[in-house]
Amino acid sequence: MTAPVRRGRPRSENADVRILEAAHELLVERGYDRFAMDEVAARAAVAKTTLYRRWPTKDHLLVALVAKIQDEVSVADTGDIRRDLSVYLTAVATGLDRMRRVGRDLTGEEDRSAGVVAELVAAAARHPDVGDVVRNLFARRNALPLALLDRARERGALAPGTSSEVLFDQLAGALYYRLLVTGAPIGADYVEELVGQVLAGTGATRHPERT
Amino acid sequence: MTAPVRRGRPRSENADVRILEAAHELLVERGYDRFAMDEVAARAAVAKTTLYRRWPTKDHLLVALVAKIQDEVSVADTGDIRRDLSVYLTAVATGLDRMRRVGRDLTGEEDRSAGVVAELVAAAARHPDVGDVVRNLFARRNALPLALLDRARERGALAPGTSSEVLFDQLAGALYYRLLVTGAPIGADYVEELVGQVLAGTGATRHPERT
Amino acid sequence: MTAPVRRGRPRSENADVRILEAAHELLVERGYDRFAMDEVAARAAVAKTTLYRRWPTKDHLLVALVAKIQDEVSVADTGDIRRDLSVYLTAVATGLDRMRRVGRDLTGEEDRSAGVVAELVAAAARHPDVGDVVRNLFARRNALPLALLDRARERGALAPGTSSEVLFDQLAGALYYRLLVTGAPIGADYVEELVGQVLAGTGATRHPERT
Amino acid sequence: MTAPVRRGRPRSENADVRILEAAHELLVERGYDRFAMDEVAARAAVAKTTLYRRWPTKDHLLVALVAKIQDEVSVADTGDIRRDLSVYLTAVATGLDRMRRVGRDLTGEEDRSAGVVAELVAAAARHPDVGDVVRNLFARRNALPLALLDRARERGALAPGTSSEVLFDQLAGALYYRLLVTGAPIGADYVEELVGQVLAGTGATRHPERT
DNA sequence: CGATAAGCGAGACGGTACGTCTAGTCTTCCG
DNA sequence: CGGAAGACTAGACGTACCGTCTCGCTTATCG
Repeated sequence: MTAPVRRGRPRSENADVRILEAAHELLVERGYDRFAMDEVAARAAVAKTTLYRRWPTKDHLLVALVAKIQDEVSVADTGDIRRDLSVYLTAVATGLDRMRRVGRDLTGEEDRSAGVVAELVAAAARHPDVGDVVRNLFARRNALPLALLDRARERGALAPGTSSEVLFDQLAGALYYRLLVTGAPIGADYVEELVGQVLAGTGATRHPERT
Repeated sequence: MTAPVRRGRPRSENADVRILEAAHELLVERGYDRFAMDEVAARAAVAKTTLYRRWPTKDHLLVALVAKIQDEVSVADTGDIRRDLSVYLTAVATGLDRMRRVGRDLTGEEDRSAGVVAELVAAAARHPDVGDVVRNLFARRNALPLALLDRARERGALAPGTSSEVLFDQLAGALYYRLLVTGAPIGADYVEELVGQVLAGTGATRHPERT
Repeated sequence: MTAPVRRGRPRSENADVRILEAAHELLVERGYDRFAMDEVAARAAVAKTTLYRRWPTKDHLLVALVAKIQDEVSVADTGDIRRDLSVYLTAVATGLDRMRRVGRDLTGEEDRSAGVVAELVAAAARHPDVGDVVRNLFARRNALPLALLDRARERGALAPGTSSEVLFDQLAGALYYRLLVTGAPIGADYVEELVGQVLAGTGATRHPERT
Repeated sequence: MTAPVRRGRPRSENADVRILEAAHELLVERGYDRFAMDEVAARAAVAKTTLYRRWPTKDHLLVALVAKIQDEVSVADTGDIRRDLSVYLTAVATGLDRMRRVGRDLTGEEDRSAGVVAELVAAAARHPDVGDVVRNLFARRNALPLALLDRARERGALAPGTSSEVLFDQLAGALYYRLLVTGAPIGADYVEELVGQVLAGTGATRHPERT
């Protein structure tokens, strides 16, 4: 296995940085649809060629950008599965809400639309490879909470037959469903109620077990 | 309360029909993104103004179209809440999958993307008023299954503290989450498992109560 | 030959007036090209049908309008052909300049373009019948100055072989040429010089003959 | 004085040629008003953007086109000013008549309208910058005959006080006036009479001076 | 050290849809 | 039948963006 010999002028890392910064700025300012590649190039002081050498499509660039800027949601395992899930989901909900606001000036709650998240979902639907990226992204992102659920089941905090995947779908799905489809609000109390109801039948005690 | 006096030439219902038919046809043939207003007009033998008088935007037209063509999913109330939900959700999943395939030639399972559904969600995110339409649509659509859950709780098949809304979010959310985000398959067995796990903690007996 | 029997509701003369007023207003405000029939109808509180029942075309309406609003240029016959022509042509030039300014906000002399006159000429070129109207209009309008020239020739103030038509073409033509084509200014001094030079070879004395 | 550094992809000269050819063809076929930018693009196998990058408006394109295709009218200086002018003006009249016929199928003399020329004049009236182009065009075009007149005056064939500009206005003006306004015919005899009458008072002898 | 390869900035290009505008016609109901 | 209202057909317009291409130039590594 030989080292991949690089010839010619190497790609400017500086360009990458400037592009992503410009793109980020522009996405925040304008939102997904009024985001224009021409303007990213102009702002980053970069040729469009340079953009397209890196990302074959506006959708690709934006997915990459979002993948980069979305914060790692940390998962704490305190042994209290109910609390851990609440904390985790609240963090996710907060992140989604921040995404939702990107590119629009929302003062009140008047606009309940899903914003960038919805556009990314559509982008994933348009290009199979973007879809792959998104799915990978979520697979990685969800690995931690899934492991958390697995450990809870192992120590008996969840009923043995419970599927972590399905359980997680119930939780995350509810959030995304509200965000993308019904537009219903996702407050702290909703998360609480959701977690409570989901855990109700899984053998989780109302008060945390001690390890 | 005076009758709303209509003046001028009334809108041609014929045009509405022809437009929606043409749009439907075109959506199925091409999918959301390669769907062109010009061609709808041409196929419907209608001027573009007539289109835009009715729907201010391609997105508006398409949402209206989908709202119209999506079939009523019927809800049966047999008294067996588990089975009723399974049947209902399976029907929903089938409908979603049909939507997903619209406008693309999917032979195998190679493409796991969400298709039209994702685009509609994005359209709803782009225009506040389209968002309203979509949310109304789902509110109406979900009224029946929510009532089903309410009745189940009343007759003791669900724990008294259970929220129908939250429960429904868990169920529908899981489906949409898989469709739009993770791309995981949504088969009959998945629905079965999902319903089982959701109902597990709600006091639903494994075998149906008789009324 | 029976009288033409009129049946049904007679045409509203009121409408004619209101339409022409609205059209005039709009023409002055906007100029020929941004003049829209819809808006005339709206301002005149008249149906478009009513407009088109009277004038088959925007061009027809506007030509009729201009024919109506353009002031009669009076022709005085003092016996001093040179002065009479100067006075007449100055009046024409003033009228043309007012037309030129219609529909634009000209503060300085920056814009030398021909405005409405040019558009009317184009309108006449587009529809044969509009052309006829325009030509008739000018035939009537030019009858008086032509008669003036005829009388001058008869009394010996112009050389016998001089053609009034050609002479008039030289005079009026110069004005329109400057207005429509070269954009050169048409001041009082220009008119003076023009008349002087045109009359130079026709036997007109520099000082007026007495009758 | 540094060389003007050219950056980016140069404009395709080929495109220019193809566009102008297509436009010419289309203008001849259809005339000014049924001339469509979309079709020019299609025929030239060029994107509409390419059109609009060069000419911001249909009017701009057409004026440029006409400026290009209108043939240089040559000016001979034989020493016989009367004949030289007749020849020149006859050529101009012929050119105008050809323009007048562009885009319409004129068999007889039924249609006396000015056609393309009128439309160009109107275009010049609509956009100040188009007006500039047209005026420049005529300034250049008229330089030669004006010089001819100047030389004639210098050698005494015209009275010393005669203004070449005014004289030329009389001649050219008469032609354009007939073409654009009165629609009167412009035959060889008319030109002859016009030139004769214009030169009558300027000291031009009926038979040419020898140099 | 020169050849070769690739990256880069600039900006034109093909393609394509969008939504707008205006003209002139048609349809309805009311006087 | 005239009129008001307003929908309708027709079709061009100019704009916006995407993603590609073509220049001339720069920056690397290879031979």
